[in-house]
Amino acid sequence: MHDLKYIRENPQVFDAALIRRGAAPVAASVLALDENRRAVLTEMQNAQARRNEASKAIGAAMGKGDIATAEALKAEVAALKDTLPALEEQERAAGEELDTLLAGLPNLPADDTPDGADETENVEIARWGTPRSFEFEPRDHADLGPVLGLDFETGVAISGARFTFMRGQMARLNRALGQFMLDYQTGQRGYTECATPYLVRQESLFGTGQLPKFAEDNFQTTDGRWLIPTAEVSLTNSVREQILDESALPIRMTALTPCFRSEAGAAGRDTKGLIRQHQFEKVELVSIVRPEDSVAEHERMVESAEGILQALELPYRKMLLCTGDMGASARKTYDLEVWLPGQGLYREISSCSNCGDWQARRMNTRYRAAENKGNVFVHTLNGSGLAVGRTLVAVLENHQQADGSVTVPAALLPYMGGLTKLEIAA
RNA sequence: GGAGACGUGGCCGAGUGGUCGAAGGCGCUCGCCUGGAAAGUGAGUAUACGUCAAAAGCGUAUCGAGGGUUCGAAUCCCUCCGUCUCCGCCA
Repeated sequence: MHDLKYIRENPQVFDAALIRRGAAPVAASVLALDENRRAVLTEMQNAQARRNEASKAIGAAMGKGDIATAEALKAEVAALKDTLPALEEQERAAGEELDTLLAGLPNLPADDTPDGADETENVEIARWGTPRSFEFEPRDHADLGPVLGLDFETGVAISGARFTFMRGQMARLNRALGQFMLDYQTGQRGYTECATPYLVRQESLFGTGQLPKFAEDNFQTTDGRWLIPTAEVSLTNSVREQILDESALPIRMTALTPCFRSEAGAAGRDTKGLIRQHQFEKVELVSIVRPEDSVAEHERMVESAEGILQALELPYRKMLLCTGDMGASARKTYDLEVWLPGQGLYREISSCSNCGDWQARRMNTRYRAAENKGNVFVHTLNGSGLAVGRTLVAVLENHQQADGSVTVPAALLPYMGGLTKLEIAA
């Protein structure tokens, strides 16, 4: 959500920023709706003021026992009944029209977010690690996984496409990854472990920006709740409608949760393997910070995600997303792309975004600032640290051996119950 | 799922149709008092929006949320959300 005052004062800057994102300019229509609403509002408030004034006078007259005056005033106020409800309805409609327009607008890109139309214009910032040179032809995880416990067929049989069933050592590796990530983020990076609901109200999905525009990407339950597409929703909304104490900031939270996505717009894409599922696990990182701290917090968050990839000895590159490839809630986003030797490409495994105050305004989350004494909207950030399913893919492909087994990276050994490699059952 | 009670400011808590944005207390802020502190004492202490160049001021809204009754609603009615108690069920 955007600050109306800002749009009023900087309409051309606002539109320019939207255009950078590939969105249509709207300042003119916003201002027209706003002006109309304020005109109606003033008129309505004047009518209300007259009514309140007269009603008070009625009370005073009644108190003095002056029935005649009271009755005369009553008749006068009764006349307002013809106009006031209509004005109130006009005001409500005008406000709704404006809110609907504002609620659908994406965040404005940060100044240092590069312009671009799509993912081909993202900017590579750094690379870490050297892709391993194989003395054999490295295989895709979808090829080497099935004999190690990655059971795509059973997933399809019980749930349909984009669901996978894991068994034995593979399920164990999946669990180990989640546990390791959670331990790292809480133990090394200062995030507080949280266990959150997976079903949330519509308001929560609105708060983080999935609604109203992206309803079709999510699953809704029969009682009207929604399955979280990421723990970003439950973690970020944990501070919704609150005025926080400045001393409580920064708040750093993490959670390992399943994530549910309808993948409505992705028909036919990534149908093979574990890359794009309706349900997957992810360790999410969320920070709630003062506005002046969000840029530094963003860098810190990416480092927290990178720590996992480094510990698992997975080569990756750090990308700065261009305006056209960024999610609606973000001002600036870094993606980490892990090297997948079986597919011969870098693939997104983490996305870390600074949302500025865009989500905070939608959730009405502020903090009491000691200095300027007012209530100020917080900044929110979220990032994956990391997506467990895709990390599993990366471990399988990067640590595969010629005989089809997979070596467990050292960092995961404490979580594997003595297992040092995934082997094909004899 | 059945029955009942309840939801007031940062917190506690009064208020059952009229000058109530709301008594009182706690907390907090700034003074006074003190060598310093405590105690005592005085004043202040919600948010959003509109109006204004801005501030002050003025206005409007907000007593869980939304609707309704009324000239007027924290107070009466309806719906929803939430909390608590008892029973039932359940991991």
